[in-house]
Amino acid sequence: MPKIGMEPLRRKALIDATISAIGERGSLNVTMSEIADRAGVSSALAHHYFGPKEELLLATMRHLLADLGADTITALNKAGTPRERLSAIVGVNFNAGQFREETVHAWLAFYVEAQNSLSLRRLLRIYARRLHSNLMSGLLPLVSRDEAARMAEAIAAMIDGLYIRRALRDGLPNPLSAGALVEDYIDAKLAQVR
Amino acid sequence: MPKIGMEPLRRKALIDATISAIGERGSLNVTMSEIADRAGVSSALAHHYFGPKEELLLATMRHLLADLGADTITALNKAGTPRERLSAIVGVNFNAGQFREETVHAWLAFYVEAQNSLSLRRLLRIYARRLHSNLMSGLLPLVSRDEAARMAEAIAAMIDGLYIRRALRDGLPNPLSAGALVEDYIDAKLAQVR
DNA sequence: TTTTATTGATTGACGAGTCAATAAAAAATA
DNA sequence: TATTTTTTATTGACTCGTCAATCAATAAAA
Repeated sequence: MPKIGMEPLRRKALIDATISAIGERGSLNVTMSEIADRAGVSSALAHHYFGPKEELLLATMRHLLADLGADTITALNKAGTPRERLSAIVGVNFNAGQFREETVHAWLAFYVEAQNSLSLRRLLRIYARRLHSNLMSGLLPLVSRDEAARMAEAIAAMIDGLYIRRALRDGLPNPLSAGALVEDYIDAKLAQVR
Repeated sequence: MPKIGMEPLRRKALIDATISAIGERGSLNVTMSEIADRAGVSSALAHHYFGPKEELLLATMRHLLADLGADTITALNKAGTPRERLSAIVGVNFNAGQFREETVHAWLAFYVEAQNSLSLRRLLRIYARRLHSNLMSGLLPLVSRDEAARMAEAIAAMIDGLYIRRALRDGLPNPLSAGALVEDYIDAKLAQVR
């Protein structure tokens, strides 16, 4: 009963299934069969559309990255002042969509896998650079170039760290709001530098 | 040519080999044979001393944790003031021994694996709690309880984030000194709160 | 002779990737 | 319009490799 034009649907379903499978297992240790099952197709079909497993993982990572990018653009467009730009960036990273447990797990898993995969590392580099330059666009009007670079690095690290901690949530006493912590850092620094 | 009393030596060698193998691969995707090879023994011997693979990984994690704990105690003993305690804690996490690339890779890999392993998760929780309480011991004399909790959480997140970024070092423009970023945060907050 | 150290060989499971076969839609041809 | 052909969708069955874990066998020390 093959219906025509299934390819885009299947690709999307497989990528979604990949995210949810990784989110549940908590690591990239998911089999093609498991992913295919979740998408309601055979593993052979997954290979048919994506070839080797790494291609599917890459496509999934690209999807995550594109989502984050789109959210960021939307948020930045609503921001007027530089300070608002900073809040917009922080907000995007901790909004309900991005900070979902399965998404967070997927990011973390990809970070580790990037150690073995050049293409994955490249993708993450793009993300890191984009975040950095977005942060700089908000910071440069407010502080010196040196200070901006330092703050951008610190904010990025804090975001990554909060993602990790979210993934391991049960180790943390009181789950203070993650975004507020970053905002608090920004305020403290801006007050200090004047 | 069996010499007696090899057990402790072999255990140590296998744990060291595990750290270096994970550090090189960048993930827990290392085989028992690979680890055993590095330790100069057969994989059968590794199983003989540690049983299933997870036991070896747990022992390795415990070793890392014990190292960090010992370093922390030493550093804290040299610290007089609360502010010095904070610097001591930060310093330990970024000193040459702990911030070695292979160690950082191992930590990151274990974080991900913790998603699948209850015992591993338990170990990481111990680490998180210890870090938190150490930070609080430095912060409480300086700021309110609420503020201390917030700062402890932020500092811990920053440390975790800087570890991630160190593991993916090639994505980052200028590798500012990681410890200095955390110190800078602490200074800014203490200045703000007065 | 019992205990400790050690390994080569083997087993068994699991999982990625391939392939030939099936079937329906679409296009081409008669 | 009726048919043949090509393209797209789909899977079950199979291959091949890898790897954790076991075990029986060997040998030296106690």
